[in-house]
Amino acid sequence: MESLNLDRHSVVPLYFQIQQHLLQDIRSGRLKAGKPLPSEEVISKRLRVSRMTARQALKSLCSLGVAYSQRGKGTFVSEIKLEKNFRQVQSFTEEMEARGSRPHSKLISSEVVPVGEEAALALRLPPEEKVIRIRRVRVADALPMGVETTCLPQPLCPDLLDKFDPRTSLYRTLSQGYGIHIVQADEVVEAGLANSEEARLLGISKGSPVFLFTRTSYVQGGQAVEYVKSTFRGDRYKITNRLGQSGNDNSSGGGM
Amino acid sequence: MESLNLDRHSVVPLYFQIQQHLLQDIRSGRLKAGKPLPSEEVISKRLRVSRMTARQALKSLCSLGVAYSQRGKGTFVSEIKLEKNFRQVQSFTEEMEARGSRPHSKLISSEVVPVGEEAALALRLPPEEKVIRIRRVRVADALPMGVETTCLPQPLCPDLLDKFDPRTSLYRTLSQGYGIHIVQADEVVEAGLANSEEARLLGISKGSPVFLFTRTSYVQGGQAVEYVKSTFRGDRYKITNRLGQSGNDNSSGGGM
DNA sequence: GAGTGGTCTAGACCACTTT
DNA sequence: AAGTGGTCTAGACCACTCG
Repeated sequence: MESLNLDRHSVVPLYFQIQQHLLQDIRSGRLKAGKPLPSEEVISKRLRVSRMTARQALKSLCSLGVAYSQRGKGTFVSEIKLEKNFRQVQSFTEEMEARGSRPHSKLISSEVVPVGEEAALALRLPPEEKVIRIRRVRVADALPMGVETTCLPQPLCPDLLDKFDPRTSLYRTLSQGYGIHIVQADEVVEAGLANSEEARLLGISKGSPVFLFTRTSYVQGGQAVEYVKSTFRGDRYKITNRLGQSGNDNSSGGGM
Repeated sequence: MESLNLDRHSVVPLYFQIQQHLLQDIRSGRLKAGKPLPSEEVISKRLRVSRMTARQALKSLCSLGVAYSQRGKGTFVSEIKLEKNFRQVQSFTEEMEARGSRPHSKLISSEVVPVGEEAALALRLPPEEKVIRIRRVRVADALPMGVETTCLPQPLCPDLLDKFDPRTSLYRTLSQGYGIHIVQADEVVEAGLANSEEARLLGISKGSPVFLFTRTSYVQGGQAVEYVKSTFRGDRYKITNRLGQSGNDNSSGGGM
């Protein structure tokens, strides 16, 4: 903390530089769970930033879930470790890599088809529009985890099926090949039962418990670019979530 | 918005009064999904508050998940209707009331029992400790939604079973009767099948899809005070979640 | 009383989007 | 060019916690 040199002309906001530095102190164990972080006042004076900026750095740590504030007492390092995040947009590939698993995928089908009613609504496309539909079995460490059907508006990435190796990360291809960066998504989770096809593909019995995910993903600016329905094994998949206190301001994050 | 009279001497923060007023406009439909909220500038001038205060009101709506901001464009009403929040610590009662449903509960059993292995681990109790165990069927608008088993360390609230009406909110009793304010929780969600007892209590068939929730709740400071396992109907319960990009600042929330 | 976070002000400059 | 949100400053008063 004493050794932090802020770059006042960087495009990186000051509060973010401070947040990152504190995060490193926490990860490295220099700041231990339950111990107080430097107060707003201290950060403000030591780094010669306004108190509001120091405050923003601390609050951003609170919304990450790695710290919590107590009025009149201070801001403390959170007891719980999880930094992985049910709140972060992540592809299956990113998620599994973050957990230390080796992800890959088996292609079931990939084709250009008319957008269905459901996907048209989610993607806000006219009903005559075409979408690229990719169905894959998602695999982690050689174990089948789920079946996923992705729909993308065809005009957005017309030659995707030529460029994309379906065993790899779709999000990476979209980002690197088309400049499409997914920054937000809405996800609905339901509990259901595997149908015969899903059971066969996943190597489980028909009627086994599964999670049903429905996700609509957006780029900066709010345009919907992806509609995904997936079925994941209930015996191999868990969602974990960190809940924070009530709702005027920040909150925190969990993982799986 | 024009008619809003701020009480500048209230203990209720200005930004919170503004937030509540905007929330009403959204709920009532005066502000529709996808439409812009008043800008920071406009709120600031119209209500004669500083821009930072107007901004805080808008950002608090974003972290509730009912709005989202776009740099250079504005702040818009979120498409998602449900304001309830998968990120907020909320009791079943609070959750249902926020959705406009009438919650109540049917008591199955309440007793003082030795803490089990699982709960001992979660609550960090020695294995010989006793816990108060309360089993209830959770009901919303006369429809059974789930079965819930709550364990609380007995020393924390020794006379709870005398004081607590199990048809009401446990969180409110803990807060008002014992000064126990739950501010954080870790929750695990799994997909499963109803067993015979659950099926009977919930009026569904054995083997129907259900959500299994396991929650450990904490007070300020990190002490675990509650361990809950619950089974909720897959046909009546959904989780919705808004995922944001990585983690500098605020994010938003979904519901069910 | 000293230290802390919570709220608030009245400005400022910037990057971005739209017209 | 005008409007928007994102960041930042340098103050201020308050309520709360703790010694």
